Amino acid sequence: MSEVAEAHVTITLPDGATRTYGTGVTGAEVAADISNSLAKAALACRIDGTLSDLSRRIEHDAELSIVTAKDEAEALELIRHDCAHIMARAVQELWPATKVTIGPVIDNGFYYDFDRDEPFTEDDLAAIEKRMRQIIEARDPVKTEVWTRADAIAHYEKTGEPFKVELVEAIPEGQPIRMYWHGPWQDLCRGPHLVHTGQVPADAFKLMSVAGAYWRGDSSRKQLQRIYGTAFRTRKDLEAYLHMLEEAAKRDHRRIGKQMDLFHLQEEAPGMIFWHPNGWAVYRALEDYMRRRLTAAGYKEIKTPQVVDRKLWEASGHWDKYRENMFLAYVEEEHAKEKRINALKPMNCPCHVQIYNHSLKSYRDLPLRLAEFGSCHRYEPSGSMHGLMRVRGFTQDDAHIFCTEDQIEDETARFIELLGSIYKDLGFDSFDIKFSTRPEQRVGSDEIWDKAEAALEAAVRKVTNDYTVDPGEGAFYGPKLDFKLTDAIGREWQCGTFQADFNLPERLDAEYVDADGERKRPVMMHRAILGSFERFMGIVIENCAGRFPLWLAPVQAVVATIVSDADGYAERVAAELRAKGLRVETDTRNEKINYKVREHSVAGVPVILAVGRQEVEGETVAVRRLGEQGQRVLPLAEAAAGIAADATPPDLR
RNA sequence: GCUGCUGUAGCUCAGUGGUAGAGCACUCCCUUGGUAAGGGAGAGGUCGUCAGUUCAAUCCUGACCAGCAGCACCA
Repeated sequence: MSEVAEAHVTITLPDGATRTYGTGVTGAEVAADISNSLAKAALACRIDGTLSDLSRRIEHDAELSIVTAKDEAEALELIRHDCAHIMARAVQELWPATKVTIGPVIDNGFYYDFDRDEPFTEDDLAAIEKRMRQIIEARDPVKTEVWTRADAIAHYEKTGEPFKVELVEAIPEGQPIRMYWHGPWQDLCRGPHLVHTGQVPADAFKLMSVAGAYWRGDSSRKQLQRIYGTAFRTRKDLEAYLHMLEEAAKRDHRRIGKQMDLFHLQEEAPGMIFWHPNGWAVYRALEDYMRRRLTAAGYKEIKTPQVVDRKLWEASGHWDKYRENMFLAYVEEEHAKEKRINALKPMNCPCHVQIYNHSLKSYRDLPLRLAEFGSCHRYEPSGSMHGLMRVRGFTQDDAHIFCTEDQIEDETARFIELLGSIYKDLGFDSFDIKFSTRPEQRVGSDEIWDKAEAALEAAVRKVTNDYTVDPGEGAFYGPKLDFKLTDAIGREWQCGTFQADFNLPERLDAEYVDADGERKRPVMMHRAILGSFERFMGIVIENCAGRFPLWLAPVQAVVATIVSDADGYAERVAAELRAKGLRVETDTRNEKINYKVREHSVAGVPVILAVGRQEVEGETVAVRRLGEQGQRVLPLAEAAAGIAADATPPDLR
């Protein structure tokens, strides 16, 4: 039996057909057996579901499918992976002293990290691309060999590739050590790879940028030079991708922030936002909206100090862990016996517990939902700042829900519902949920963790079964849910969070008197929906590309005069609209209406009201909506009512 | 924080070892024009900061600051 089975393997193809071959048959041979055209188109194969080289020998009965360029995901992965190797080969051929490390496929492309004394320049990238094209045109075969650990280490010691030696040493016992050959160039890699270099489309790859990256992602280790590139199946796909990048750059909130005069940053306050009237108008519209939603959802708004003595941060545990990232505030107190050290609050929770603790709480007070638009400061590393997205001074839509363990599930469900409704109002229709469970290092009994995790998960399940679980990724103080929304161009942003905390109530001694008269610890739920207002503003700006919905637009309408005789009337029109709560400007400049319409349209003003002699005489306005052709002449009162109705925030409609 | 790059008018950018230029914006004048740029004139800069080299530095060198890209970090 076993002797016969060793001689033959049964290959099951995707359509269910089976074929029998000699043991050790390769995917390439099977493809060739099926048809010449398939053999030519074949890039790789799947053996029992695992993506493999076509040259991999099949030793057992297996399901086999041949991967071609039609299999988009697999083809992209293979092309990019080989492209990374071809790039590394090109680099080593151009600069033989360069040491190679790793070169994986990532979202939208690939990279390869090199160790080279000289920095790579933009010109170098062009030279590397040229060399890569030559390698592709050579159609060099890709071969694979399995080496012993000792041979691999000896080889890399001989060729002076210390990073590769380290990689080989890190490969677990029992795993094959594969060497790939792209023509004469050889690299350690787990594969799989294409059949020959010519399968990478010579006109559909591009090297994008150079950047520093630490060896093995460890900032205490050597910094390498990383070259990023991307590759696609066709030139057209590459061009579409490059076009998408341009579109993303156009909606960069830093650029739009300047164009629309929303905010600025300057040297004297790195990471802190100077909000201009336009930007602040949007911010306030958003804040007002959030305030109404939170109030309606049973939250009580509070405000806590920004400068707080270090004693509180010591008690909360932040001083030990995050002191380096806190802004400290000293005061020149000549007569003080003891110098006080204060910190600008990096988060709101300890202050919220102070308010909770200020009076004795009963179980009847729970759940108590305390909300604050909490202005926080964190000394973020200098290289991490990014426009509005990562700042040192920010405002959270923060709240803490003090509740009993039994209330966790209900509070979670309420929160998810609120969050979904708010995201929808703000123009984000879908979001993903991630559930993070207990880590190794944690506080709280397993019993409480069981209960909290079950409550969070049950609440999520009420809303959707579509969530991912991240085992062990919870905070040390409790399990959490993270919420990621998707923007107009498909990018994901993690904004919302909902975290159970068993630790802080303990540390800061929060209690309530239960029905049985016993004093007990409440659970504290940290939660945010927008995260930080600053960052969320950035996301909103990029999501709408500066064309805000009417209710959020910084300037909702401009009254533009056609002749200067209408200046007085324009002021009356503006006053009428302002009386309805609208943000309105007048444009009485000595310019033609064409000029004014163009300028305000480009600036993204949603409504332009043109007034000339006819409008003055008829008490009308010519209403032009952004994105629409032409205009409608309406009586002033009717136009004002219509615009005001359309500008109503979504929760008040 | 690390590596690389960048810093010139309000904005976008050009430029030079002998103290600077364009377009847009701004101001004024002409024009009162009916829905995406009318014409003319003018004003505006300590060339990121501080040192150094040089007869002379916005330009070369160094340090620092800030920004950009990526990495690392993100309670």
